[in-house]
Amino acid sequence: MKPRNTDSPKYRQHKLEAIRAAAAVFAEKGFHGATTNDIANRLGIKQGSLYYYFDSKEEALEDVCLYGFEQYAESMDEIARSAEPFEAQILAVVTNHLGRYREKSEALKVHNDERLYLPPARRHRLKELGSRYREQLEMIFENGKAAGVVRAAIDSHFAAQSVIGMCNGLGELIVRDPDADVFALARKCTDLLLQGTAPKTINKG
Amino acid sequence: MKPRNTDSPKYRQHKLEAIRAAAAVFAEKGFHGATTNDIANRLGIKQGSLYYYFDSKEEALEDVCLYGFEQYAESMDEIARSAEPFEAQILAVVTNHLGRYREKSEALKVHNDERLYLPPARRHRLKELGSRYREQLEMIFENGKAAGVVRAAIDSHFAAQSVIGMCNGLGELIVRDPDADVFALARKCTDLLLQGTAPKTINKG
DNA sequence: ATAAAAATCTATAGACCTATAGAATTCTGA
DNA sequence: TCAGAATTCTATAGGTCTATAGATTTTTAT
Repeated sequence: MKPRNTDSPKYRQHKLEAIRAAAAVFAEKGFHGATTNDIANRLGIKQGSLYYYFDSKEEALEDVCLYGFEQYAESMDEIARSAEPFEAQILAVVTNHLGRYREKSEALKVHNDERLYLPPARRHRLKELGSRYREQLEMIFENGKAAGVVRAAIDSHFAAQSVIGMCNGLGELIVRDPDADVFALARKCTDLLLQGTAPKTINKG
Repeated sequence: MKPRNTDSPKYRQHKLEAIRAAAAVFAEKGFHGATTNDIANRLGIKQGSLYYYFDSKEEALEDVCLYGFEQYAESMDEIARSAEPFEAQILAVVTNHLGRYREKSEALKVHNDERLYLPPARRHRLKELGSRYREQLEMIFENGKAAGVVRAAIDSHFAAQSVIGMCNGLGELIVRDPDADVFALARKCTDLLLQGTAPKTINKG
């Protein structure tokens, strides 16, 4: 019935377009609010034809979430592996996080907001990716502590979660305002994280 | 057909229970994933009877969001009005924000994740509350700058959005782990915000 | 140019869901 | 205890949605 050659370049290309269409629709209407017809329309095909690319609506959501998060997680790999100093790594993480909100906000938004509607079996790989992301961020903080550029009192797990939340909060700001300067935001964000709001106590010697 | 005396204490009490049931169901399944039948079941009444309390499913969502956010916004009013020093105000804001995630996580989660599915007309009041919340937080930062306990380089608008995002990120952590110590988290969060991750530069005189 | 493969279409079964109408039941105060 | 008000129930109209089956068109390779 559906003798799809999922390895052919053409199929992969069309599937990618299908995933992007689904991302746009899910992002706008939410998983349950969107219909397979909405997705098909955006692709320019009929509702039934969509099932040539996805076995179910749920699978479409899974594909969108993975698409949204995978490249993202890979960037973190690179950053964590790099020999850059702590400050540069944090700036890179924040810039990467915020930048993605601009580039492919849809798939990432779907990942952030809708992935919980996937049944556990389908969420498995996503969880792995998410955990790895946070662990690598934690490791950056740990290395910073070892290098003496991060206070010993900082809880790395907590700090990593804070950074992720902060970036997601600023992501909303970016989505809301198309003119927002992502790099300026990333710099401010890094500054706030590293230096805090309080003025430096200067011991005039 | 529905001669509801919406002012009677009994009606108000039952309506509150209905809102809480709706909050629990929306939080678990999302607005579109939840059915009026789910909500009615949780209340122990039949699906059709639910319409004694809500004119529509959409109105139920609106009520849940308002319920989730209203008290919350009021606490911010109090904090912003108080004459506490900057540090105490931030700690109060964070504690309040995180604390609500524990107490009534459901309605607040629904507000955070589902309010965008409301049509603009129904979202109006929520937007007002949200703006006021952020503005008051901004004002706290502005006052901090005036008092010299916040660096002049800090952008208050940005900082307020960061705090909100950070708290929401930590909120997930609280929801995930029922044993998390909210007050400890709030303290760590405030410390990170005020002092940053970097060690104090100490000029040994 | 032609046959096989790939991609899309049409049509529909089979669920499921919201909202309403009117009947039935339970509560309340005199 | 009884009448009216309040609350819940039953039943269903009317709509929408997913997923499938098989026909049809388009593409590809020889």
